[in-house]
Amino acid sequence: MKVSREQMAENRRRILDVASRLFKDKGFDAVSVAEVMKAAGMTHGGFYGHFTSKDDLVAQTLAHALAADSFGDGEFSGFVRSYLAPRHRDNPGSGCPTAGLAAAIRHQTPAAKAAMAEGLRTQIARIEHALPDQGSADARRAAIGSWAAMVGAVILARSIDDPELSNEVLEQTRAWIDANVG
Amino acid sequence: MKVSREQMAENRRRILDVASRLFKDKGFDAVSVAEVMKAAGMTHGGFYGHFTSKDDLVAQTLAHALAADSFGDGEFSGFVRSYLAPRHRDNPGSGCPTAGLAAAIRHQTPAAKAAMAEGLRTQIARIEHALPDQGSADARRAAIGSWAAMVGAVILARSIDDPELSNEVLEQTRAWIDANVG
DNA sequence: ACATTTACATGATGACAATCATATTTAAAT
DNA sequence: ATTTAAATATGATTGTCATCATGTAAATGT
Repeated sequence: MKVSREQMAENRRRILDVASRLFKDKGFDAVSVAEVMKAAGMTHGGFYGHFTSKDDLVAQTLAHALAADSFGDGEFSGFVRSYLAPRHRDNPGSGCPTAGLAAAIRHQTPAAKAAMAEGLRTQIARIEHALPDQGSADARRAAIGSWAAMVGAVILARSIDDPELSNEVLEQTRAWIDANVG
Repeated sequence: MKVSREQMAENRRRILDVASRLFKDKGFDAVSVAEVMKAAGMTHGGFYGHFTSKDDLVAQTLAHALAADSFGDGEFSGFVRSYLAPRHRDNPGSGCPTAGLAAAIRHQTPAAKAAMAEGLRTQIARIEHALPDQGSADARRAAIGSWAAMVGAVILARSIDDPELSNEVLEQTRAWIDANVG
């Protein structure tokens, strides 16, 4: 059955939202096209009317998710605190797409890598802008270094079974960034 | 055909070595049991004499690879320089298993996560020991923070298609660590 | 209203992978 | 030497997935 133009646009948006959550939760490979479509309230058949392939969905989902990624209106140190928190570590599906997906992008198409590059540029600029000495060479260095540490810390914290060590990785990284930024 | 005891032990070692390289290069999901066995010079049938499942191979490969992971005899800053180098970024198969596999461990078995926890503990201790103020609370903080930054930087640098930005991520993270350690 | 387009559903198709069953060959044990 | 046990090979088996072919019904344009 055909659907109205708006309905189709909304369906497409829902597919991207749902795919973002599922990909972040389970990884690109562990999520089937049929699973995405079912979660979006449709069957798998209509998928290829919206996207040319699963690779296409991956690339568009990345662009979609990374565009929305941001840190509200708080200060930088508030952003760091919430980013390096157990709540974020324990909820990848609703969390940062960079922490959840960056490592897997290496095995994806050029379009996916291009979307990631654009998202990374934006994020570095955002952080740089939020730092006290914005515009200086030190600020760019601190933006890149602290963002790498944040992403790395969440990935490491999620990769282990030892809750104590996992918490320490988050907390020490937060303290290390706090001590060295600004 | 049966093989000698030593031959079998060597076969097992070769499977783990080859699996480590393939997993780091292509990811756990993209490497089949048959591919690992073929690369080790055998057919897929004998696999289950060495390991109970592919999950078992993943966990044992991680333990194997992380145990060997270390930074030679150089200084910490030399280790950082070679870790955050284009050569390392561009050769995941022969590179650090943490940078190559950490993010994927989230989707693996508890045994894999336990192997990663052990590897992470060891690596943090190694770095802490190599720092000038080893033993202090600051040294542990710096060890964890800089290791998170190194791992995150390599993952980010590998996830994008823009060589200039990728190089900058490596270089600025190196400078940021250099400026804040010791 | 009618014709046409099109978004989605249903149901193949073909490829590939993990695991297992059985056969073969040879190292060890006696 | 002969027997036994084990390591690997060969060849199913079973399930899953991406993609495609075709059907259907509703929306849009005339």
